[in-house]
Amino acid sequence: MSLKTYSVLMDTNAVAVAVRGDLDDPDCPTRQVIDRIGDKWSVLVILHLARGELRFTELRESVRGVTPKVLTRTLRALERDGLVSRRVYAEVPPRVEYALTDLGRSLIGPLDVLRAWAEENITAIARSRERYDVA
Amino acid sequence: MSLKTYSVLMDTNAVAVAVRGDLDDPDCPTRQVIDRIGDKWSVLVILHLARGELRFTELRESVRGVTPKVLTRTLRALERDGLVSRRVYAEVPPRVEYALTDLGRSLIGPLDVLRAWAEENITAIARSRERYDVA
DNA sequence: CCGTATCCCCTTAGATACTG
DNA sequence: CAGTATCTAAGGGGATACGG
Repeated sequence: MSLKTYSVLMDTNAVAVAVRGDLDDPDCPTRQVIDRIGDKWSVLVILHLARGELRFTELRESVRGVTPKVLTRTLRALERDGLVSRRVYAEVPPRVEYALTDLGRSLIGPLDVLRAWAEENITAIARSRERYDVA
Repeated sequence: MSLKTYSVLMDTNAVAVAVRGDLDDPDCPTRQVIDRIGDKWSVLVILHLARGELRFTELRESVRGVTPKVLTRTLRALERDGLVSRRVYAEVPPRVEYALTDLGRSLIGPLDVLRAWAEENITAIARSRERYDVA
């Protein structure tokens, strides 16, 4: 098991300086990535595949609520970006295994940072929403 | 200047175990957060405000391409979630200052982790897309 | 200056049915 | 089993104009 550490400068100006400049470019990497994984199912699929290979139907059942059409589109997009691999076995009935690539696995860490932040702060957000909505 | 470190277990199983369980809940924190900052402008606004307070028109000009209606909606949503504060000064002409709250500032780190991943891997993604599209 | 009000488009996604 | 086809609905986002 490997432990990876993300070190982030929290100084506001430092972050700002690091971040500025290309942000207004529509092709800036951050915007592209947010655009891609910001949809409804991509992150969910990635985190489910973090457990290991899954077949189409297994994914459809474990990622609850997704329809086959949308799941297919999500998987194709992830495959196109090189985050997910798709292996078809010439059998009857057909078998298709989906798995994270190395690139896909490298996203788990950053997503987990976001997940940790979300879990730590979701109650604060919820309380803020209540306060806002009554007013 | 403070330095904050994010330590993430990269072992696939460990991450998976940590992540599973509530993911299928539509109200799971991670899904809620992705839903909120996954739109087109929120992350951009947050990172611009990381530099410091900005007025409405300043934001509109620095976040290029956003229309006033959409910017307003984005800011209202961020304010509702407690990530951004809105201060109105009773002056003529009116002055409204937007700034990150403590909660909002605490998001900069995680977003910066994502930004770093994006910049490190965007070329790999682009190459993957080309390979996929010719085939 | 700081927004609202309209109108329109387009994408995303859900429901349902069907096929190699 | 692993998808595709078709239809529809919802809303996010853009353009433009106007108001306190």
